[in-house]
Amino acid sequence: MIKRAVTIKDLAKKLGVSKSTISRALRDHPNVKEATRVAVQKLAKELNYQPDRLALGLVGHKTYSLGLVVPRIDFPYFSHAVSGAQEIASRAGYQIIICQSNESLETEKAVINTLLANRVDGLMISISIETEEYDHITDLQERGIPFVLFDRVIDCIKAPKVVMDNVDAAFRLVSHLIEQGYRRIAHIAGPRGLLVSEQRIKGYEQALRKYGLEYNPAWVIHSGFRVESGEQTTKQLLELNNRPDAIMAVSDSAAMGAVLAIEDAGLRVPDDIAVAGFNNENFTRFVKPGLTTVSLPMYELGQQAVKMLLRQIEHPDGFKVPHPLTLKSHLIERGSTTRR
Amino acid sequence: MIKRAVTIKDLAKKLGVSKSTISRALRDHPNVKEATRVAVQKLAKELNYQPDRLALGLVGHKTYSLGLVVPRIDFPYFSHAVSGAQEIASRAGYQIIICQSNESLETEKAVINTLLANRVDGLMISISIETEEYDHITDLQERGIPFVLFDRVIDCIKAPKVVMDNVDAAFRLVSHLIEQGYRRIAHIAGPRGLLVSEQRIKGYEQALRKYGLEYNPAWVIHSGFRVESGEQTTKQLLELNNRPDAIMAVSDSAAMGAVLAIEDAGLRVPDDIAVAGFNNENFTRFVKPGLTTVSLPMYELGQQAVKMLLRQIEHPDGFKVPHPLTLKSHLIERGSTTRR
DNA sequence: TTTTGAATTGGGAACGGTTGCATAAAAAAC
DNA sequence: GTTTTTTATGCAACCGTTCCCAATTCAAAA
Repeated sequence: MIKRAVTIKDLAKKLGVSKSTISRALRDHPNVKEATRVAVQKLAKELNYQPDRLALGLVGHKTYSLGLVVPRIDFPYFSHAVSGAQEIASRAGYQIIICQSNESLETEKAVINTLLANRVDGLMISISIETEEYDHITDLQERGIPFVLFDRVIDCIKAPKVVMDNVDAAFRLVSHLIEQGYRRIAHIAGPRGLLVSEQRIKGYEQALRKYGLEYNPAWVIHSGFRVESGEQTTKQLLELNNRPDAIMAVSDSAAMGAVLAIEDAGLRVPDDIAVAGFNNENFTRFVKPGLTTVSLPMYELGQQAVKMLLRQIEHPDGFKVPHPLTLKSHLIERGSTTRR
Repeated sequence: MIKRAVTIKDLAKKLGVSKSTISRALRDHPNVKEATRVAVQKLAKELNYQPDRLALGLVGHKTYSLGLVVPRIDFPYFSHAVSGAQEIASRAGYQIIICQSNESLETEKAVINTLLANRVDGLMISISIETEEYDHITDLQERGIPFVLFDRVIDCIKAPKVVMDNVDAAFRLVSHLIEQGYRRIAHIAGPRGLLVSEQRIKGYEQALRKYGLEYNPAWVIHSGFRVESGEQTTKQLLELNNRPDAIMAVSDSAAMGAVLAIEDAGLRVPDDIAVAGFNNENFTRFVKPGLTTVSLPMYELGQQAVKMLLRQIEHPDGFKVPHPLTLKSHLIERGSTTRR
């Protein structure tokens, strides 16, 4: 059925030499006669010979492929990282096998196993929300498998990591709100247990402390990244006797949910309540008022993760776990937090 | 360095039997003693044995991996398709290797070659904008390699395809505009040469014809999918003496660009000019007025593409190229096209 | 006991490459 | 014209599997 791809054997038969000679001629080994080499390479080109990467991997113990695990690729947040990773990888002659954990620990473990069975040269992992025990990750360390954690990382294990400056980003965002005159600042936080959530809460606290404002636990509510989460949580906040006058949401979508809930309650953004989010999603510049947000360089994060992984793969001897690489985010001030 | 993964040989040595026996025991071949089978499977589980997929692929001529080529994965449009494809594939025991052509024909050819060198069992391809000659695709056919074209397909070659009902979607969208009382309808079309662009223009024409409106070539301008494209093209349209009173853009982003340009010119949507787009991107429901759009089931499109490919791979005998599968889109009417 | 057949198991080729080592051929040195 | 060296090639093993075929075991039948 399938016209079998041309192999080294076919070339050998056609030229009447052994497959070793072909192999050597193709890789420019010094011990082949000029004439032979030229003939082989010409024929190879003619027949469109491509070495079989399976065979190559089997014998060479290297597949030039990297495994990438993200919760979902259809979150723009991650798809940018994936895209950045791909760029660097393919430029370095590696390809990437992308898997989704679907935010499930079970699936995360499964896809990591599949990737290893495919003999990837290394792994890049952004853990799922469910991932609260890390045996499958520490396993990798014990087995000496090169890997990098990125964005959604695990705080308590020492491993190569590339992350966002979440603490700092939240700190700057809250500082901005305070400087705009807002004092009763609430936070729609991310899911409980996720490091990102904790870090943004930490930055939020630090900013309050710096400006001498008190931390009100009732104003920090763990929720989710989605519009609905933001909408619902905001409704709760609006019912407090001591209503906040600003909301920092863990994502732009949640922030958008907050805006919808606020307007639904007959209040106005930013006059009654300011709103800000994270990610600089495309809609933030289209809505009115424009949504203040933090731009996170996810594309670059993907790129850096691959670079860190390749360093590990290509110089395994003497590789030392580097300090986590923290990428700087960028505050984008828009109308939703600007007192008129 | 890397603690070598446990192989069938290791199991054989440990149990004092031959590797053939191990292999058979693991795949529940009838010709193994119950006791042996149990012992082997127990040990395999203990040592966390995973068959090496490279070796499997090499001998079995089947890798259970599919190649997927899209212009970009960080376009939400495609990332949903990719996600849908992944779901079905992994449910069927296949994995997907995703590559981006970056809208370059050169790269498209290159990644297809890489995927073949990796011995994928089949390919799913959404062609790049640049792809105007199809030798690399017809090659696949000649070599008997299973593949499916999806979304961005090639009209003139007979191959398995999964597509959107672009003609019909545009037809319904324009009909809707006409029914809302708009008569001078312009179209910010997609890049020239792309089938999607042609199809949407066709649907646009059909709707005009049905309602007895004349087709004005000056109102159909080839442009791009991005906000800037829409913005710039709209500026051109606004300068015409015979200004349109409605704009159908090829994408929501371009539509958003149109809205920005219109408002920038001191005009109002939808009173002066109506605007509609395609894709049902998240911001369309957040902006004011809400943007009328067409929801395209890209997730399902990815799913169907895999299903069609797997049918081909798993029953190669007697496989006949099916009619292109056309998925139904769904019109979402919002404020941007509703005369008040 | 033998014979016989079925149930198990082992050996080895194959998949498509790479590579060390032996060998043949050609060139250089004597 | 030998011997030695260099250069070019082939052979065979290996990577981790599967699978065909031959060999062994074992119990039941003769």
